[in-house]
Amino acid sequence: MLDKKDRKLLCILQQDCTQSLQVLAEAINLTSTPCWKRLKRLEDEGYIRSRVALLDNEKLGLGLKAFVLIKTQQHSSEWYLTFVKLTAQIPEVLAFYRMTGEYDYLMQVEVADMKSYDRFYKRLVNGISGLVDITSNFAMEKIKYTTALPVPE
Amino acid sequence: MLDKKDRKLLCILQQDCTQSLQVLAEAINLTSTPCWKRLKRLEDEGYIRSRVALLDNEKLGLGLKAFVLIKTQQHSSEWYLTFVKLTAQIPEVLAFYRMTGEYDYLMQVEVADMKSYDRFYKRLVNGISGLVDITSNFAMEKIKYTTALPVPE
DNA sequence: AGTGAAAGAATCACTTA
DNA sequence: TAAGTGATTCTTTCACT
Repeated sequence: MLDKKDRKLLCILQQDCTQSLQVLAEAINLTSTPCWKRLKRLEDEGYIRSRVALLDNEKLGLGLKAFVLIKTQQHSSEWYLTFVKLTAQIPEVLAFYRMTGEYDYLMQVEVADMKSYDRFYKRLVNGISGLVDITSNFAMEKIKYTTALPVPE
Repeated sequence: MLDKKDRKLLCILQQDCTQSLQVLAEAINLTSTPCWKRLKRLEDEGYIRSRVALLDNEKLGLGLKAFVLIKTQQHSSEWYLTFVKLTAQIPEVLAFYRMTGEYDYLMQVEVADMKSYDRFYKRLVNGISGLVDITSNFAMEKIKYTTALPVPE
């Protein structure tokens, strides 16, 4: 289980994982060695999955974020695996969930512009059969975005 | 602009930013100093926004992901600012977009379970007036999730 | 873009509470 | 069982080529 220092450490690392052990250790009132041991433990136990660089989408020319809602009539596991494999290969697909509610799937897609979205769309519909209804909604404004999960008490 | 080595570097760092300069440098056929200079440049120019730890939601007891679709009748900038401020303070809200389409806003929420979601929901509706229609859709299965943006050619 | 040196950080065996 | 000290090794950073 996690104690207060572990949770604080996780909160800090979710915001910025570049800080040195000394700085991290100070933040939780420890010296670097016990802090390092905690960090290793949090990694080994799987609390920390990875440390990654977050890039700027505008800088990369990715100005359009789409949420794609999908209905299907295909429900065989074979069809499903083909669908999963296809989307795993499309780098524009950042996230993909099977959903409750009216639509079966929700896909998050990041592209440069409408023209690129259209290319993605064609790749999707040509890549797999059985997609009955595809509704695309676009983000006009990003109000909040974080990868930091709420760390429970 | 970005050359091939820059793009490769960004791709690698989006997957794992813990590797040493030596390892990174080898991957793009350079020695550590020129690789380090590229990295600094990519940071200074804003391509790299941050480096963060990604945590495991299951490990943290966060088993429920919701996509909340919201319609409103309020469109004054004052109301909008209150709404933005409220959601910024709610750690369960990971992402929040103003949208095209039928609904005005889309919110991504991460909580432990339905009980927690209900608490979040009440906090939301009690925190702000003017939300006409709130539709909650839940992820049953995570098929794909990455923070790695597609790095253009 | 590369070399080599200096400064800084991570890692570990060992000690202490 | 958890924290701290100090030594060693590895990394980053920088002046210079």
